[in-house]
Amino acid sequence: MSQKVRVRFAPSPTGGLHLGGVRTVLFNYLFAKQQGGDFILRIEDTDQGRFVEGAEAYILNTLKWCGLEPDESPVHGGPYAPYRQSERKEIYRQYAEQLVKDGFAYYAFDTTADLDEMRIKFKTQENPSPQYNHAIRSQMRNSVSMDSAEVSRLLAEKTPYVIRIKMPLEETITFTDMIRGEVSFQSSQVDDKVLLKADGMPTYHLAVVVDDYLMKISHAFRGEEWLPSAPVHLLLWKYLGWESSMPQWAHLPLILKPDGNGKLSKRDGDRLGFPVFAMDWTDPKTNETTIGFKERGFLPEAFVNLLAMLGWNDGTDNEIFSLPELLEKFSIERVHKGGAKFDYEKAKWYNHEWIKKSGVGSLEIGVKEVFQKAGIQITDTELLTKVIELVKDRCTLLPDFVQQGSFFFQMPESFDIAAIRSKWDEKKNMFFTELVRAYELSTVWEMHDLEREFKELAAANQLKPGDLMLPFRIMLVGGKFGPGVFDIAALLGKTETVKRIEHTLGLLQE
RNA sequence: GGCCGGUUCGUCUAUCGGUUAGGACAGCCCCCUUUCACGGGGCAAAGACGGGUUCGAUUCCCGUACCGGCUACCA
Repeated sequence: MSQKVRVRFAPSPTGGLHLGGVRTVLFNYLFAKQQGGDFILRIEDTDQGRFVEGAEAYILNTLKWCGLEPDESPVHGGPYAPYRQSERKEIYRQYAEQLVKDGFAYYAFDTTADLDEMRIKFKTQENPSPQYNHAIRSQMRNSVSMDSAEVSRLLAEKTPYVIRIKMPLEETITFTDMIRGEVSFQSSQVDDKVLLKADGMPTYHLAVVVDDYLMKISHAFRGEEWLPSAPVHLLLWKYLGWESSMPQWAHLPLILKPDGNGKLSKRDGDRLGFPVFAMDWTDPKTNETTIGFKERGFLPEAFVNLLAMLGWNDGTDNEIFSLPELLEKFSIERVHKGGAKFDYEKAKWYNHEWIKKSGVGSLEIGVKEVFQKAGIQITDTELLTKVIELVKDRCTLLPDFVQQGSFFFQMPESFDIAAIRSKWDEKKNMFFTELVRAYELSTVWEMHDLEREFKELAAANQLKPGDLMLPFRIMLVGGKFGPGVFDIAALLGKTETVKRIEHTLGLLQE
């Protein structure tokens, strides 16, 4: 029986697509593609019954940026459409009803107030959060505790109800997780989870099982936080009579807060000053925008790389992997069991490595964008190419290119005159005046010649080149940064170099 | 509280019972560079604890501790 590998990711857009989500997609994708299978994107596009505007496009855009395009999705379509949960609503009810009919689930008419009351009533020191389970269901208003006439009457009166799974009393539920090995649960410890809500929408528990079955999913990867509800899903596969086609499970380790403990959340990013979303995410409810890795100036290659290393490695010292390399090297067996704390410094290191590694061509678009955002229009593409080549090794994030290279495209907005004024004297003034004259006479405008002329002239004036470098740098770029001074002068060209020396000489006269 | 999962330098991790426990990030020092970086070299830094099994345990088993997840008509 060789069934085609089909893995799926079914994000909820409630909180944007964060690191953990994209990593799940990445591992799904790698596994599927390695097996020659398909990666399916299904979208839980509802937030407690409400459609989340823009969420779908956002998720698709993110995956596109990362290079992880699905084979089937709400926009790509596919043989098992629709791929949007809100459009599949009608499908779920029949299965929930079937479960009731077969005695594996029941109607529950309890109101929110009833549930609150129950939780207060049964709350004890030893049991701070009582569950709606085998012990309690007989005391609640449901089709197990009430006689059938009463149930029929309530149903006929259109009393709101939910459908809950009826967990068996004493049963050991065991399954093999691809990452963790054998995991087992006692059914008595699991509560009667709601499968179908009063508004007719399924909960994740029902939807994921029904959809995975209908879409012929062969492998299901999700975060470790789902492990406790695995027994519910396992039982559902069994009760629905689909046990033989149940997917293989893999529960991925969590991505944790860098400081303290706990799952990484959006709040941590805000608090510690780093992104947790792949791309800018605007919360539709609060209209607040949270910055993404893309907008912070990360390369998608670096982002994918760092995500892959958060929970996996190939057993060697290699830490830099491109998507094609990951496709070749990735193995689910080497995915870690334990959660990993996210380290933003290390994340930036990956980006730096990728900027250094990337060719000028692949950097060009991103760099241009970053300049544009800073209000600098690039018209001279040839110059841009040279600038990127010259400064890329010193850029960690894309916006660093602005700091490192904006002065090639426009006159610096300010000159740090204060840094040189205290040591400025007539001799230096003379030197630079002569330098202008010498440079104007230059026939070749090349880095080494410029440096040689500069040093010869310094010697002639009995000045140490070291004392002249900083002033020269500030004249050209405005401050104490940028590549080698003569590299800058060479690239700037004769006219501009001379112009800037004369301009600052003027400023120093004031 | 219960259930489930996890535990190697500060952080991410390597190790398929025998290693001076390796690498990377961060930190510190030196070199290179007459800026800042890049680069090169170096230092410091780890097997939670207690029992087994074994000639030998970081590695296998049990217990404890600690951390995390779940415990919603959220996913």
